Amino acid sequence: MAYSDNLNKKQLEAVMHTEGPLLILAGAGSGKTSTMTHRIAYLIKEKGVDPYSILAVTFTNKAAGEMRERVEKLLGGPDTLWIMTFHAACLRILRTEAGLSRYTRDFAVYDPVDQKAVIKNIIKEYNIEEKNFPYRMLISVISKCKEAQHSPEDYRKIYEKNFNTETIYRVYKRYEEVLKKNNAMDFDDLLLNAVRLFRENEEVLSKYRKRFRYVMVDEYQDTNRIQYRLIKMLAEEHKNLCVVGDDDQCIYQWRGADISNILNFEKDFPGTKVVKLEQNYRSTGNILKAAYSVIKNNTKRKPKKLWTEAEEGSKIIYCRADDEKAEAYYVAQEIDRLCGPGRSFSDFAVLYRTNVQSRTFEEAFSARDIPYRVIGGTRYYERKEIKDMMAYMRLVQNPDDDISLMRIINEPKRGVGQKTLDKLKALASVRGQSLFSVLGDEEIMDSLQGRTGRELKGMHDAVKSYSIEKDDLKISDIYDGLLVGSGYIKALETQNATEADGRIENLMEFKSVIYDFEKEAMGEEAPSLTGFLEKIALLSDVDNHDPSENAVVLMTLHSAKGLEFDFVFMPGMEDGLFPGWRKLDEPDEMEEERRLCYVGMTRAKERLCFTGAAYRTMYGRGDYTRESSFLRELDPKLTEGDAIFRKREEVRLGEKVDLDGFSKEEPLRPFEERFSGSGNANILRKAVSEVHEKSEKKESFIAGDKVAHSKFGTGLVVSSQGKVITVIFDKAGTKKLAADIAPLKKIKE
DNA sequence: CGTGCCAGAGTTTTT
DNA sequence: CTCTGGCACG
Repeated sequence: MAYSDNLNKKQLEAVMHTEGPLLILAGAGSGKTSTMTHRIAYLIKEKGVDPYSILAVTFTNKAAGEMRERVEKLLGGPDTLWIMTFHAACLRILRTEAGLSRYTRDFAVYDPVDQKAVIKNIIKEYNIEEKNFPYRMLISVISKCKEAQHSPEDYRKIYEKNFNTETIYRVYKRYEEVLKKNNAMDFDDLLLNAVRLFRENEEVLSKYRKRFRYVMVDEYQDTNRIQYRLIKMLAEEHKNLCVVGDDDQCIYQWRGADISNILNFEKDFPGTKVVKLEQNYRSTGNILKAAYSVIKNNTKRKPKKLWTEAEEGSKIIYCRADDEKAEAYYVAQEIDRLCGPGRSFSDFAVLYRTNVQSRTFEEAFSARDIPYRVIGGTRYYERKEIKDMMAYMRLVQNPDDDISLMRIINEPKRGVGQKTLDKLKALASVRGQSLFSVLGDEEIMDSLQGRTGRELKGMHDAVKSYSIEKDDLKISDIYDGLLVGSGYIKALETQNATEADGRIENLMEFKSVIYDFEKEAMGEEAPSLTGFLEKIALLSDVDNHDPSENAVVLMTLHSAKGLEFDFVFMPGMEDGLFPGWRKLDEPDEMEEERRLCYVGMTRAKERLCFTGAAYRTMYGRGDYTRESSFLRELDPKLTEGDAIFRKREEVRLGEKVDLDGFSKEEPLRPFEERFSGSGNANILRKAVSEVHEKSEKKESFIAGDKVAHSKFGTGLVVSSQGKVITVIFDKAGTKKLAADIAPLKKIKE
């Protein structure tokens, strides 16, 4: 049979075991994805299982995308089976079954930034001392509660002896109210409400149980309690549950991942078949042995050991540099040296413990003209301008979303401060209506200061029109219209600062994200605003990583899970940094750090290089450091001797650039020039003027005009009453449109 | 209401 | 060091 060609015996065993619970303990680089995709293909092609009854859940969009791609390759075409993240799957179920919940079908998804806004508002509302109750703590408590399925009342009951319980209870309770009122769910709610839905509706649960007769879970070691519940509910009846994971790679315990899910799987599901995949196809022998010499120090792990047919390969390199600058410089130099013919910069990765470490590497790489890409840190979709425009779009989607409105009510500046906001809030609360509806009240707006009232009215009208027309407009047209109608782009253009230029650039880049979405979604149903917003909400930065880009990848060890690189550098190998100082005397936490180290090491295919700084400046303070405990656990036979303790002078040997020359400031040049270097200027300027153009054509239409609509094609105007015109389209039928915002052009003959 | 200055804090973060 | 939030001033 064809499947055996590419699979080893163990993998095949896993593929062919289709009925009953199956636990695949898949070590790093053991062909886990291959096994899963072949298993799906086997179910469909050999066992005649309907793709409709298979559910495969992953943690990242990237993993889901990869799996889908490979399954489609095996099946020879796209299919409709569910391969998606936990959150996306829950979202889809919740939207489908929206009738049964307290949310309407187009509920919004709040990301951590929105969560923060909600919490901050509550803190203000209740006059809570933020010193005693930092918003981070509140968010994390609420999240933990949701994972444990504890309602605010449950929480109060469980922790009633703690002196701060009452306050947290009130915040949690209010938080839930606010979200519900704004028809929004946070990430945890997606899972929680799906479980709730199943628990409260026997028929719905039974429907999905019958449907998903085969359930597969990737990265099972990182599932939390609620995810476990969900999976268990779905698989309880038919028990065709296949989970894949590696307890050695559980690195999200701090975020609620429950390692006992994988450790107790066999107990949870009696009759489980266990398959261990221990042959590694990624790394050299030395890298594997080194990784093992570290991970074996963990006490709470299932015994297993990776092996490979590959050769020993080069030894693990270790370089302890004088300071962090020298460290980064050493790495840059090594990359330059190793990146010869037939190599791409994308074969190299720098995997650090904390995001702050990226800076020194960025400087060193710039100085040497090494192209690089930083993944993570402040994420693209969390940038202020993107979030602002997202808030506008969410408002179009749901004008009663107070949180989104509060975000942009004074963005761009409209002269709305705390006072005005309080006033509007009070009015909204008296009327029992949303903030947005207050903005629609002529009288109230007129009572405000001239500019403020006028501008708020303008913003309100723009959002309102788009909200009414949203189903008949392309997302990109809504976006362009909002950029202009809100005054956002204008405000940035008049600012004329470097920072504003960068923002404009990001906003234009975001447009291409919208275009991509429209193109992608074309094939399926019409690309809806709801669909777009939810896709962005569930997207992360790692998804943005393009492996074909010729650039060194810089990211945290956490983000690197699931990826692989020919050459891996792990800097900052010092006690206090990695492992972090809080972990050093907590055995459990040390084990998680050790797993993180293991994950990093096993990303490397050919060469692995640790570095550290003998003296590190962090947060403006310098200190001498001690080598990481993990380095001491490394089998010394596997490390290369002569590279240890390289001094700054040695690093400098034969180099033209001096170490202090890293941060040569680029002189500021005017906007156009700065972008012409990379060829962006014209594209950017064109994009911005396009945005304006679209909204400037305030043509008037009369009956008899031939028109072209960007979504409905050509048509004939049959009536025109004020703003509203009626058009009969050749293909799309009769539509009523708002003349001032509909993407209409008159066709002259 | 907006800006500018100072104090304080600063792992990791699949969704 | 570098970002954020609170507060005082114009």
